[in-house]
Amino acid sequence: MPELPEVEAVRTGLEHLILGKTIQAVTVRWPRIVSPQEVAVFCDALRGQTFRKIDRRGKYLLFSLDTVGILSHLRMEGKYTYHPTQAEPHKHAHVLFHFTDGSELWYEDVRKFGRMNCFPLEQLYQAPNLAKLGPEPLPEVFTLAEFSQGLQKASKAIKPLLLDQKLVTGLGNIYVDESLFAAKIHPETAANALTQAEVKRLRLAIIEVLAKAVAAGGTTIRSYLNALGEAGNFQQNLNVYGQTGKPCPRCQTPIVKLKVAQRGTHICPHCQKRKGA
DNA sequence: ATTAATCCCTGGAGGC
DNA sequence: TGCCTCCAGGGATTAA
Repeated sequence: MPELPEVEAVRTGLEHLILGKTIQAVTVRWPRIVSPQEVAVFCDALRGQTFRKIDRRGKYLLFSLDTVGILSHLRMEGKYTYHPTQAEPHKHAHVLFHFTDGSELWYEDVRKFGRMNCFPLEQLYQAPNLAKLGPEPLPEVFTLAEFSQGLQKASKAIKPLLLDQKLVTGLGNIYVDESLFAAKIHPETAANALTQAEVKRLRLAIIEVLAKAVAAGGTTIRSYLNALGEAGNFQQNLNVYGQTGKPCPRCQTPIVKLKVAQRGTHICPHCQKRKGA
């Protein structure tokens, strides 16, 4: 599942492939991908536009063209594939960008969870979905003071709180589990029950885990295998995610899988003790 | 107001 | 082999 590091890998991969390319036509084969926009509106807005810049905010991709912008979220299994010449679209290719030089960019998504919308260029960075996001997981903007304050105000479990992108953006199920393991915090701990020392550890863990994953080009598992940016090899550094039954790298206790807020969750039961027990 | 549950989707895995 | 059920899960939406 693309989280911040994977989206960043896709961004850099796309930069090399489509910057400077001009859209001749767009085909939308599954209308819900561009909802709530009308397919015709989406396609008409993009015709004749050239890709000029690709940014990332959290797990969103922001494409700047001449006068319009595209905001794209890959959700679970979305990916972009590049085709040097025209080809018969694959079963799960839902949006096709046909370029004037004959090449194509496809948006593929087996589960059809991803979304893509276009905006007037000057509104792209002010899109409503982006306004809800917390800071990027970087030390300069993801400050201890604000993080600590946000945690104090919430009584819900730390894991789902980190997944909702408001206190910090970019974490998904993999990196949340890895960060909580690194900080030795049980995922069901109430956010406002964390000690100041734990909050400090957690912030640094999030920053470090995501930075390392970005440097590794992301994690390559399951459906992400053939996505753009597939060179990722952070899976070699996973300590708990998908490691059920394997020994904890710190204490050798077998990693356990549980369910927290409807999400599969991996912990070391020795390193990540539940509070108040 | 915050928090929890539901929904969207498909393919792969496991049971029998 | 084939059919059934369950599972994976980000984030918008709805309910409590």
